[in-house]
Amino acid sequence: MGRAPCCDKASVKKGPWSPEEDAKLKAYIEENGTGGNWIALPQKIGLKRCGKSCRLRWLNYLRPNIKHGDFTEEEEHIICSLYISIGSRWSIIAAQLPGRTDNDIKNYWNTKLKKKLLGKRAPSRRAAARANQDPSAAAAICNGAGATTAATAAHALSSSALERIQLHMRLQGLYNAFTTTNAVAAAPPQWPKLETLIPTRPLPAAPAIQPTDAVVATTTVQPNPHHLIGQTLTAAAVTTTSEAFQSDHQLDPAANNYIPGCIDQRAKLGFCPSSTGDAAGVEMNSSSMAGVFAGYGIHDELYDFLYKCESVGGLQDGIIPSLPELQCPDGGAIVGADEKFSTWTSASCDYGGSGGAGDYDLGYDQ
DNA sequence: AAATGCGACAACCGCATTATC
DNA sequence: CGATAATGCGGTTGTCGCATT
Repeated sequence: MGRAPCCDKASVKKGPWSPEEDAKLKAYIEENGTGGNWIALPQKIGLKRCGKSCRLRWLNYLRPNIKHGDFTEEEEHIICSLYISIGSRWSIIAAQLPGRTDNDIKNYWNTKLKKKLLGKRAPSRRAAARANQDPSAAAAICNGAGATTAATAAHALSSSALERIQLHMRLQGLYNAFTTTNAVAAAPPQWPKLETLIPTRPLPAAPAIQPTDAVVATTTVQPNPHHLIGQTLTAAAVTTTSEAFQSDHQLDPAANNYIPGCIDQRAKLGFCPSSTGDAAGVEMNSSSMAGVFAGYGIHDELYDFLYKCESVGGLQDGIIPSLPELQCPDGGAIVGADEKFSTWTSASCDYGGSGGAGDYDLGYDQ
C-alpha cells in the first residue's frame, strides 16, 4: 500500500495556471498569508488545485521579487561554483541568488549551463528515451571517443556526479594547460575532491557544520572573481531552511540586497571574507591551485573557462575543444579528460581525502 | 505548408524530512 | 514514541513555440 495522496486527484485541476487562478491565489496570500496550511488553502479560496500545486505556484511565480529572464554572469558563476561544490542542491544554490527559485536555477542549469560547461550537446529527452531502449544509441549520444565507457560509467554514477566529475576534469585540464610552462608543473597538484561539502541528508543547523576536511569544506563563491577574491560562503549561508534564508536574506522589496561585487551587500547573503577564518566556512577550494597561483583558484579558472576561454583554447562557439591529458595524482595512469574518466573513477584513485581507504568518494549516495 | 526536432519553462510526482498529535 | 499529516526538495514530464527539414 502506497502513500495516501495529498489530495483528491480526481477533483483537482492540473496543468498551467490561468490568470484568474493566479489572481485569486496572489490576492489571498497577500492579504492573509498562507495560514500555515497549504493543503487547506485552495479550498478556502475556491481553487480546484492541490495544495502543493498552490505552494509551488506561489514560490516559483507569484511571490514578490521573483526574477525572471536571463541570468547574469555573476549568477552563472555562483551556480557553477556551488554545483561543483555541493551538486544539485538547488534550494541551497537558490538561497545565494535572491529572486531566483530553485526550479529556475535547475531549469537553467539543465538547459543552458550544463551544455556550456560540458561543451557538448546534451541528448534531448527524445534521444535519451531512444537510448534507454537501445544501448548502442546511448553510445552514439555520448559522441566522441570513449562514448562506450562513458555510457557504461553512467550506469554506475548519477548524472549529477558524472557532470561534476567532468567539470572537475575540464577545469583540471585547464589547470594543467596553465601549468605546463610553470615550474610547479613538475609537482602535479592534488585534484580537488568531489565530496559534497555536507552530508546528503540531514543537513545540520549552521553552527553544527563541522567540515571534515578543510580543503573540501570551503566553497569560495565569487560572483566575479576578478572583483572578489577570497570571499567565502559561510556555513550559515548554506542553511537549508527557507526560514533561515528568509530571516537573514529576506527578499525585502526595499532591500534589494544583492549587488554583485558589493562586499557589504554580499555579507548580508552570508558571504564573508575568508580572512575571518570562519571555522564553519565551507570550501571547495583546490588547495594546490589556490596556492600555486597565489589567488588564482578554481573559481577564477571557472570564470575564465566560462567567459575567457579563448585564450587557452577553450570555448569557441560553445564547443569545448580537446583538453590536455590529465594525470592521476598518484602519478599513475595518464588519462584523457573525455576518454578515460570512467577508468579512473572505477579505479581507486586516491584524492588524499578523508574518505575511507582513499577510494574516490563522490559524496553522493545515488 | 506540414511534419518533425528541439529548447525552454512550468508543473507534477514521489520521496525524505519535519511537525503535530 | 510511533503514527500521521504537512512541507520541502529534486527529478521528471508535459506543453508550447521556434527552427529545421
